[in-house]
Amino acid sequence: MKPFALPATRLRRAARHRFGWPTLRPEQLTAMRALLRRRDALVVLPTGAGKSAVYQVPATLLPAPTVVISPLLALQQDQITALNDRGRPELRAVRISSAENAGQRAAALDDIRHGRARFLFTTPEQLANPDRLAEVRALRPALVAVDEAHCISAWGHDFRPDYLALGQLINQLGRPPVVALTATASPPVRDDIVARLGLRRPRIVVSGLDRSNLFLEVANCATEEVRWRRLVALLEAEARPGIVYVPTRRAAEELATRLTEAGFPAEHYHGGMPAGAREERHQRFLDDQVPVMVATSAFGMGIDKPNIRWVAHMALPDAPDSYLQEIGRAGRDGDPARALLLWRAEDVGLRRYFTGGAPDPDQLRDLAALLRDGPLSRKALRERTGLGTRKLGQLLALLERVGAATTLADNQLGSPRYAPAPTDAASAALAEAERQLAVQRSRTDMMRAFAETMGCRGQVLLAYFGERLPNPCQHCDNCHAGNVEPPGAAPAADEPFPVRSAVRHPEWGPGLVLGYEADRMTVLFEEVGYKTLSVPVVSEHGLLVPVPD
DNA sequence: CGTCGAGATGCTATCATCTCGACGGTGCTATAGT
Repeated sequence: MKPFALPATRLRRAARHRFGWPTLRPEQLTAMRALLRRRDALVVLPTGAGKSAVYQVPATLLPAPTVVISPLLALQQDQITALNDRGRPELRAVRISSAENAGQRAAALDDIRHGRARFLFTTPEQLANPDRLAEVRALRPALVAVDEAHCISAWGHDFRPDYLALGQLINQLGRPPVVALTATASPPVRDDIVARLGLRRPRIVVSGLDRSNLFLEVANCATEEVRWRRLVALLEAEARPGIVYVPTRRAAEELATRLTEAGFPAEHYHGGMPAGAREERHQRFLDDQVPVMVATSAFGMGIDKPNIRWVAHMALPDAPDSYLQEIGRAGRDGDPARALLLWRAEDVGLRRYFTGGAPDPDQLRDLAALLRDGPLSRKALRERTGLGTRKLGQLLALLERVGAATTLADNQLGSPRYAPAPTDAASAALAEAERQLAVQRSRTDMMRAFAETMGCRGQVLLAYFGERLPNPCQHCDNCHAGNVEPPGAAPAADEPFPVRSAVRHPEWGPGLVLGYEADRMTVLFEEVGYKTLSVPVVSEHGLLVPVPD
């Protein structure tokens, strides 16, 4: 290696010689250069756009190993295999997880220590174990990559609580540069990732989200029968393979059977299947052996398949975040693909259920009081309170947020020195929970607004992600039906506040302008979540005032 | 919040309607027992 070569040149050379990638895209290069300069980065690129390369190429130019934190063991396995199949020792990857026994874990660490491997894959849960953390820290990693970083926001609060502590854990690793990678992240999710990981002035790289080969369609179905008939019509018109997303495991099994009996061979996939069967079915789908996969949201991460021709939704998704991620799996090859949403107003009920309700203030107060009495493990807290793992995690996350709980050495939980009194902590935590619920419900409201809009769906969807599409997308049902004024026909809409500027509403408080679509504007309010407002009404009544930075 | 199925009800039907309760997504991990 020539010592004085420019970073970009060194990166391109490494990509070419070590990975066989002839070129790097500008977004990849921007993020990679930041990492080489020991700067943090947040990278939002669609799957298939070379997200992994962003940490893999710089890793080969750094003097110490790279730790990759990734949420799913199956996903890790795919990436490890891909690296090891290159047959180059400097690209070798090993793993520490529940799938390895003590001997294998020791061998993995040994391989890294002696330069026989460069990448160490692991999970947040592993790092939460103090012994594991110490072992990884001793490797003195030069880079930490957090893959599928939106999980911090989506799963941290209750489902996988160790995600919430990931920032702390990385600090204890010696805090090398950190790169967070994800395929979709709305502005508040980006902020959450940056805050939770404690990224320092991160280089933020976001690629365009508009996918012109993806045709967006929505049908409001009066009955289940109509929904079924619309799906059959899609299957009769389109090629394979395709994915049908359903809201429940039972629906996945029943619909796959019904489709097969109707002459459309289909298989199901959900999180309740045995691990072996899941893996096998996933692989068969990638190998073009499954023409139609009927699945819950469990089927998703790690599907990097170019030729998916359509994605259908048999219920309203919980949020545009999940929706964009799920439809984004279609048409990666750039050929035309369809995204068809078949929804009913009744679907919202299930979403409400999954979102859950406000926690019990008494439980919050008792837990806060218990934490003041001394450090306890999660297990001890469960025994003392009688709360389930899930509920306890949720309450702890809330108390932590309001400064009434903290993680101490050895993964013990206690309260910070100046913690509020238990009653005050409970009411503050309750207010925080209600704010989170309002935001989550408003995400579902935005999903519904997307389904109900008569305007350009591409613009509505992208406005949610804070991205401006100056002209109608021309690849949605409303644009094609002529509902939307073609570009240039309508005068530019009045936009009284710049996109991404801060505003204040007399009732809803501070918010962030996300975008405009025809005469509507989308604003994300900290306390009440997403709202769509009429621009003429806002202007006429002075509803919003700008907030200086 | 809505759906689905079981069982009760009404009243004398081998059925229609009601009420009630259960159920509903995403995955790591450690550990007990084969």
